[in-house]
Amino acid sequence: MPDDNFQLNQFLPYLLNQAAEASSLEFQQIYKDRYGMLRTEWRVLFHLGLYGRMTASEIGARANMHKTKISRAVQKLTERRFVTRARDDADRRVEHLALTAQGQAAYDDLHQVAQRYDWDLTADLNEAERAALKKMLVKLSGKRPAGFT
Amino acid sequence: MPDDNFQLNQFLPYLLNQAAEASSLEFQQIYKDRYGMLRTEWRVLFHLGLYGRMTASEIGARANMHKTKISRAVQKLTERRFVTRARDDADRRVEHLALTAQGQAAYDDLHQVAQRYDWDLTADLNEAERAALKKMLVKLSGKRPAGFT
DNA sequence: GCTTGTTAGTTACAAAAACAACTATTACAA
DNA sequence: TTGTAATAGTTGTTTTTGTAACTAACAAGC
Repeated sequence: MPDDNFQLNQFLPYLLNQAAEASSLEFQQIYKDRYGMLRTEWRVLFHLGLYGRMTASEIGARANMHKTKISRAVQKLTERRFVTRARDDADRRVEHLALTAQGQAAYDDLHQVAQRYDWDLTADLNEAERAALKKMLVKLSGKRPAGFT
Repeated sequence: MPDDNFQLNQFLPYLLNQAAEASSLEFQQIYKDRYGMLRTEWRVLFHLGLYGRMTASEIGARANMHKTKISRAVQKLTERRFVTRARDDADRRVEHLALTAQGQAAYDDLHQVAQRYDWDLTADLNEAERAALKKMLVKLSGKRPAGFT
């Protein structure tokens, strides 16, 4: 049953927000300072870097990002020559997005930073704990509590 | 050492954000629908409900919220008669904030919902896991990874 | 062929957040 | 005192986000 002396830092959505904000801060600073990117732009960059050529919709589906966010992020990224767009021959509504050499370089750099950063964040956890934490978070990411629609 | 095949859903800040967003969605809908509140307003309400009379700065310190956010949240909450402000006699810069009866009622209601909601979110964890998760999140909330300043 | 509906992506406008500059009050030191 | 710095909170302006309406291209039924 629910805990009777409820506190704000026992409320998962609140806790997750706090942890997310705190843990993003320094990383955010890095991609902002080095490449002038916003969170949306960083995310698009990483999706292209990790999964290769994709369309905006595919990124949206994977990242749970609204298409307008992606549209604007892609616009900025193409303006700054990190990303190229190519119309699909068969279906001309579709655009295939891919990293330029410059985009790839930025991705490689930030990828390294992220990896190291992630490691440092969880430095005091052992392998099992780290894995357990991430697994729970993945589960929570896809979940809606029952009975609250 | 850092994991070599890095994926986006192994990057903690990203994961935390996804989990936070997903897990907040339905709850957000509730306080928005029932009381027309924003996240900032909900947070102020909960701080007052949980810890009693406080000043804006105290809330800011606890919640890691910028003072302008709080100022505007308090303004809305007083307009809607959820909160009252009272100048401090000794130091007239300071305002003491407190819930009205109506504010208390809203808090009581949402508090119940939150408790239940939180429980449902973690329904498939046992007590130990639930506690471990929250403990890790609290730790992450206060933490900045070393070497990234 | 022509409707009607759907999908990919963009654009325009409104809501919210971030950031900087401001007022009012207190503290404190010369 | 009085001048300088600090603190509590507000206001104004710029960015970013959210939402809805839009264009263009395709699909399917008739």
